[in-house]
Amino acid sequence: MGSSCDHDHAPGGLTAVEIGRALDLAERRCVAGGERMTAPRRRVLELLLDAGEPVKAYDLIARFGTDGTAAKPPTVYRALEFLEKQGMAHRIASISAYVACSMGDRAHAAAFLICDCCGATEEITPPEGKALQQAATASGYLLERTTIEGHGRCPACRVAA
Amino acid sequence: MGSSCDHDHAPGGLTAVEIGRALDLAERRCVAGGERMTAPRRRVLELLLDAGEPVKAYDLIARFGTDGTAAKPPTVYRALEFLEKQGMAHRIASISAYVACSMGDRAHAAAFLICDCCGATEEITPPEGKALQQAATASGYLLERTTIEGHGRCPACRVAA
DNA sequence: GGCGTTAGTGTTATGAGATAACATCACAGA
DNA sequence: TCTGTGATGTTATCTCATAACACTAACGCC
Repeated sequence: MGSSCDHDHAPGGLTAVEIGRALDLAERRCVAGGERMTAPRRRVLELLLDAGEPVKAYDLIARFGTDGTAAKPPTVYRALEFLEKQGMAHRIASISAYVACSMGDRAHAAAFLICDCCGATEEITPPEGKALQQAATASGYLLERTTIEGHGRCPACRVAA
Repeated sequence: MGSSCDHDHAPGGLTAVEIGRALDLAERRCVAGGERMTAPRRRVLELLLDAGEPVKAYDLIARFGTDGTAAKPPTVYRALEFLEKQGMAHRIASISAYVACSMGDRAHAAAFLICDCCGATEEITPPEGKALQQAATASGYLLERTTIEGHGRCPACRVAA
């Protein structure tokens, strides 16, 4: 995702060293959990980490090959599904995009603040783990997963726009 | 949307009389706000009210014509956009579906409990109007709209499954 | 080591969701 | 009546996601 506004933004991604470390950590977590960090999974996670912001699935597909060739859609969607299940990536439903998890722990509920101006996101701990759960209980629902996304303007874009 | 499980569910929609009343009320609200409740807008709202549960856009497109003919996609998407702006319908991002608003008031933030078993939804007042707003403020974000959706099982499906 | 089982990948094709662009129409106000 | 604005009709296209099936790699077991 990129900017849709006219002012400058800081680049989002991690350094190559940080990405390498994150990939190694992810791999160790997979092994520890009896899962396999295969080449396509690793590659998709690498692309997400490198972007440092939400990325559209078809952008991942286009960037997949290190030689500039694209992947086939199922390759990337399957990797995303796996990464989501491991809690290493998240889908942001309101913009149909995917982002690397910025929290350390395993599969967990996530929530996001999304800047509609520059596309930056911030992953936060779901502030209503409690409130939404209470509302569900009050209505008799058994809650299994949540989608919590706040749209607006990030600090930089509030000032710049 | 329909059931994806194997037990029975109660039908969701309103009676014809209730739908008529809701449409008239919507029309009056439009006029009062200087907006026009045109035929396609009214028809889409009618379909949403009749369904009483989230409906996919292409289901609305298919059901649009009273004689069984389909609409063109932009016809329905434009009507949905209008209804959303008026607060008369909502998009549920996590399932790409649309639902008639069950609250009386004008444009407002909404949140949903969604049953993954039978497709039923319950619109609730966003329980984190506060919590999410606080998290946004803490991160320096200016919040403009929210997507809050809880998935799980409704009371009926908890028992039945 | 050989063998079967299972998870993962590659590939083709297609289904599902949404919008751009432009022509035409309807209505309110000057 | 003229004119501008908002709404609709229509065509085409774009984006997002998955079904189905063949093939391959890894793991456990004897």
